[in-house]
Amino acid sequence: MINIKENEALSVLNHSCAHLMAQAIKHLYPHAMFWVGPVITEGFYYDVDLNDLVISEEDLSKIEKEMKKISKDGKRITRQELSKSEALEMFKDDPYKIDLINNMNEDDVVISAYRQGDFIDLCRGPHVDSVKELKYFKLLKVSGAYFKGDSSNKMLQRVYGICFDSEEALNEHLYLLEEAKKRDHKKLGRELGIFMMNEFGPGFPFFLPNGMIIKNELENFWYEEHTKEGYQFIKTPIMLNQQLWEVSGHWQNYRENMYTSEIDDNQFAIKPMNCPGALLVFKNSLHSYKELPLRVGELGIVHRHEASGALNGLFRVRAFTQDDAHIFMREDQIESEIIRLISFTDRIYKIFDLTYTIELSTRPEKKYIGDIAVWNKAEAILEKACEKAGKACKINPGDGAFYGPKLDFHIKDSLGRVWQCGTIQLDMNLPERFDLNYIESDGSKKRPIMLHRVIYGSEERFIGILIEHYGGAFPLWLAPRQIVIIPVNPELHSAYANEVADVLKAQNLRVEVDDRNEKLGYRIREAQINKIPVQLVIGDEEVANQSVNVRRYQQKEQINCNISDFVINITKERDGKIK
RNA sequence: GCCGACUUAGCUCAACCAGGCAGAGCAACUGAUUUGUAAUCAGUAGGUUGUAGGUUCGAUUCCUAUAGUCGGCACCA
Repeated sequence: MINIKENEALSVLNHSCAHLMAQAIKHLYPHAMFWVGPVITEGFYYDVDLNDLVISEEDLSKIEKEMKKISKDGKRITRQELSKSEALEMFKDDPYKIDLINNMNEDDVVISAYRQGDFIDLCRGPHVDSVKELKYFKLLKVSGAYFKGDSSNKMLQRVYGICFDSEEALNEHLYLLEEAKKRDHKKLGRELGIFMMNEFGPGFPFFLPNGMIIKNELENFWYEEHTKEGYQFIKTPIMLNQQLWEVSGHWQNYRENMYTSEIDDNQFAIKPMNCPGALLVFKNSLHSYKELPLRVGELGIVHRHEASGALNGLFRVRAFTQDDAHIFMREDQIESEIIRLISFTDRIYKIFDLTYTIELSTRPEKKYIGDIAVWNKAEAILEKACEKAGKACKINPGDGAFYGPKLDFHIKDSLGRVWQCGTIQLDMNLPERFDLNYIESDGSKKRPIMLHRVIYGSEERFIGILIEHYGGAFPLWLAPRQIVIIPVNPELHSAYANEVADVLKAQNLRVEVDDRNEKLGYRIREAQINKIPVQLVIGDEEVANQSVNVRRYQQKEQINCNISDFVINITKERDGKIK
């Protein structure tokens, strides 16, 4: 899908279209006042204050109509330069514009505004020459948006739209939006029996048998790969005493989002993170400098009371499994460990054919703990590690956690949305709070460096992303239903079909025989709808030759294959995790 | 949490605007058909219209509340 923001010509077009929309809204709602109307990846929006009046989706066509009318009228868009006092005078009745003008950079002695017919708005520009050029647009949705993005402020109405330079491009975009809807993991999750939601547990997904196969495959793969990387594994309790959360600081910071329960007069909390458990495990025994780095993994289920409006299928849930690990190490091991982690993460994402970008989030301006010198050093190490691992990394200033800087891995899903999955976080807080020590070579006690990291992030969300990424057509190793055998005539060919099934089941392949009394075409269609990657058709010819006729999902041609060759190829595909 | 929309059979949707017997396709089930690469035919069953109130002779339809879902906003240790 096209990124409007990255295309200069389309950016200008969309920005001008935002003004055109504002003009149309002003015509229809004369009391409307406007905040800002920027270009975004998928078009533009404008924040409007209509004072209790509501624009609903149904009104969008009305606004579009007015926009077309203005566009046809073909007024020129002209730039006008104003001094601050002129600007304040011109917009004296509009508190939003006054706010904008007063907050403008001191250097901006000249304030520019753009006029088109009866509409004028403050704007840096540039714009297209005439509203005539704005022809191929579509208003997409309306929503509320807080003034200045602050939830304590008034809520304005945000109207979204998109504009192109040709009708074909617009139609193409709208078509892609429709196509993307078909991949929605909520839709496919239901159709393919992967997961369900129920109103008795909002935000708490139920995994269905097919979903459990995917989840288990992901976990098995995770354990295998982490074992190769020298990880050990633990499982810590779901629920722990409140005092522990006070030590970790979660009670003070996230109490509102934690689920609690009283047990024998003591307050307990369900874990929102796995780290305190891992720290208790570390403290359970003495550690020598020789054991470090100690890599401790845990597929841990955490619960967080997310705001009701934030819930979204598997993408945002209230209970999820983190593929967590905590690494305890000496200071001299940080860089090599992080380089190792970056390439490890890269290796995992490559298996899924997922593209990603890395961001380095640095020390927050105010809310941080520890020494600035230590922060600077830690940030430099992370950046250098990225460089040495050969990965570009974008700096995200001030976006680090209060306890340390982090590297975030951002994965792009099929709708172009970006999800932070992997993260590598240095923690300068918890080792101190929990008084962690290891014994140095000279016998002295030393504080280890601690690192949190995840690769999938949340298994639930990762599965959601994979469903959309593959459009439900999983590679063989992940496919809940791998092979269906279809005897042409169930009465004549079922015996041989079952024989073949037994051979494949012996290889731990997930096989089923569809011997229902339905036409072959019907059963093929069912297999296709269920996105079963391998369909084996068996009839007289196959029985005679002791072969199978292999039909693949999304591949019309079939090939004939003897059974032993088929077994070799198919297990190779599965075990190689070939796409 | 905030703004808006939505909620009818397992699924996708109709009837709602303007109150008057809740309907279709797919799926399910039964029977016939014995099948060569995306839908064989016929029949049967399936509903307290999310929930709780209200208005009305009468509510799927109008009103109120509430829950859930979706699209955004805010949040995301």
